[in-house]
Amino acid sequence: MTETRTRRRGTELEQAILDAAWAELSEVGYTALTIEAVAKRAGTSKPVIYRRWPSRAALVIAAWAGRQPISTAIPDLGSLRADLLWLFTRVAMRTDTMMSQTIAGVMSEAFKHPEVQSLLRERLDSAPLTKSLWRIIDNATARGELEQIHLPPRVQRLPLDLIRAESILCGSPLPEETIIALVDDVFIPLLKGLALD
Amino acid sequence: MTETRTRRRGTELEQAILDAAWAELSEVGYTALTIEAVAKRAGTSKPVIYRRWPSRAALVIAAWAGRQPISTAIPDLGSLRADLLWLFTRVAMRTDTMMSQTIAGVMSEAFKHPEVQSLLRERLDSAPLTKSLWRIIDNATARGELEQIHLPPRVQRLPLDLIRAESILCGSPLPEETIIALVDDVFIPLLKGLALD
DNA sequence: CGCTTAAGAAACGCAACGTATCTAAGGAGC
DNA sequence: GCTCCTTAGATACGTTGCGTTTCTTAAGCG
Repeated sequence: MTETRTRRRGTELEQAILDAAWAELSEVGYTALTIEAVAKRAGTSKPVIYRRWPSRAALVIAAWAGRQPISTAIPDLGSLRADLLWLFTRVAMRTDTMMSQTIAGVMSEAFKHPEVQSLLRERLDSAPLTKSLWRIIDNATARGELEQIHLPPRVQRLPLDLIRAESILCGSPLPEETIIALVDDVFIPLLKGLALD
Repeated sequence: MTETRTRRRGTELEQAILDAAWAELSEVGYTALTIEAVAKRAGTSKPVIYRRWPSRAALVIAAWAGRQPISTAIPDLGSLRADLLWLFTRVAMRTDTMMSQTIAGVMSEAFKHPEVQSLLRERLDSAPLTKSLWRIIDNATARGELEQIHLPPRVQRLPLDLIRAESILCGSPLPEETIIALVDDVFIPLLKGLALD
């Protein structure tokens, strides 16, 4: 047992901590994640972490960043409904239990550490999804299923907002009926309504 | 200082604890609420509380129950849009910072104490709101603003879901523009879309 | 009046918090 | 290569709140 472990610095150390935080998050979830456990797993100590991030929430958000590769690839399944179901399902799968727990936990902590609120909002940004949504709607328009419509920002965010709310409140994974209801009872009627103007 | 304080039991004691919990919640918020503080405020002790509720979340939900008197009174402001804005605004006002914090906190804790999840869902039930919504839509239909439509459950819940998600994520009170966007960009188009069938 | 139940007080061990202190390692400059 | 300065990493600290245990004695019921 040689204690000759080289002492890390800067980016290397930071990345090791973020990796450890992510691993802890995946294994025990946000609620049970402790700074001490992250430090131990990263082979470092609490002060090193506290020097970099002011709170558990901030650390977790930092670890979260860049962990969810976003594919913008969108299929054309032949109908607006099928494409939307595909999109909603994909979003729902990404918002798994661990993520729901993290979001709820960070939201809750944001009242104590206001600085994380904007970080969280950034992390929940709907922009990547928006592109997919446009694509799906363009395809539907090309097919003649929809009139040309303009999507207000609020509507662009809606799929993410709906699924997130449902996942956090009711637990993941969402049953298929829920996703179907969101598409058939809410989103498609909304699109048809927007197409009227 | 006679120590002759009568020792309470049953319902009287229980109510005193719930009152204390509600007072603590209002004063320090969910995040900072501790069982010990509630016990102290209620003039009792921790075990007495733990004998009744298994967790902070369960206690808070119990204290919350019945605290929000629901008025079903609905104005007729002469237009669907005005009525909806009134409704959304009222809902948003009820979902103040303290409530958002509580909801987020309980959601977060629900991953540790699954039994509170159903309690929370119950507490967030949209039924009271639904009645108001029907009334508003009936009025709009009578005015000729809308076709007769059937509202799927998912749509009935939507106003509450949208406002809650926004309040928790972005903080209360919601700016007026947000409420206007929810009504003009989402809910009214959705109703028009539903009216097509 | 005597018995049962449970309120309330006190203390427990535990876990994690966030901080302070110290040492020695690693780069930077001369 | 030697010195200096930063800071990693170890350790220990006091604090807080948890959830539980133990004990007493008041309250209510017969």
